[in-house]
Amino acid sequence: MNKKNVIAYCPVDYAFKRIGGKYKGRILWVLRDSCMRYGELKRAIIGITPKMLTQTLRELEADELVSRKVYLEVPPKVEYSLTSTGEELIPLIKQLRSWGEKQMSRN
Amino acid sequence: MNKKNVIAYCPVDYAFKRIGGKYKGRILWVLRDSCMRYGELKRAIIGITPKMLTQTLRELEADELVSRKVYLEVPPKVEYSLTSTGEELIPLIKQLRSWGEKQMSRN
DNA sequence: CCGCATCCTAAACGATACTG
DNA sequence: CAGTATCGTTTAGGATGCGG
Repeated sequence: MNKKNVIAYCPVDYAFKRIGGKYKGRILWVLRDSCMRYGELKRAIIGITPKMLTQTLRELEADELVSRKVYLEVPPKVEYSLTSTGEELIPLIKQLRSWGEKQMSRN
Repeated sequence: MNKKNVIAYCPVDYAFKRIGGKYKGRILWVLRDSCMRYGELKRAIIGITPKMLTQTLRELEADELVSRKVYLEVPPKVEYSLTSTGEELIPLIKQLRSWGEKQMSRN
């Protein structure tokens, strides 16, 4: 657990710190029903730079929402998947999506 | 609707843009079952400065999650309450809170 | 293939003082 | 009471190039 937790006195804030940020929601969502390799994620999350992808994945990993499995092969292979804690968020993200979709179509 | 919507191609991002930020979740939450005056909100959201409170309320208002009612009295009185769209978010925030609480007690 | 290092910009947030 | 105004700090995010 990182430093942010210490000051996250409020559960709402705590949750937002963990799944907020520009790409975390999208990454968790695309990982919802299968693991993915780094390159697959890079293609799936349109517009993300390698730096941000790595950085975001590291944060998700530190928060134990995503796990990282390295295969010692050449060429390298790394797979990312949701942890059980991460999976608990999927229904929640699903609802967020529904709400978002509904709002977006209000025009 | 503001400019952010245009680039929010993804519903997850769209939702996060609307309820993310340091205080939005907390403000929506404290407004869940009654309207509140500016000063009440200021006391309820510990640590917020008047600048951030006003700024955040204006954004929530622009996104039609909160409505602002001004009473033309002396001294001034302004009441904030959830709109129906804002109310739709409450069950979602409730779940976020539950998840957050559960995670926070994992230590 | 899967990153890391460096530098940089922009946006969010904060401190403080003041006002109709 | 319910805000504004100004300025400063901090952090998130982006561009680009290199490396095992």
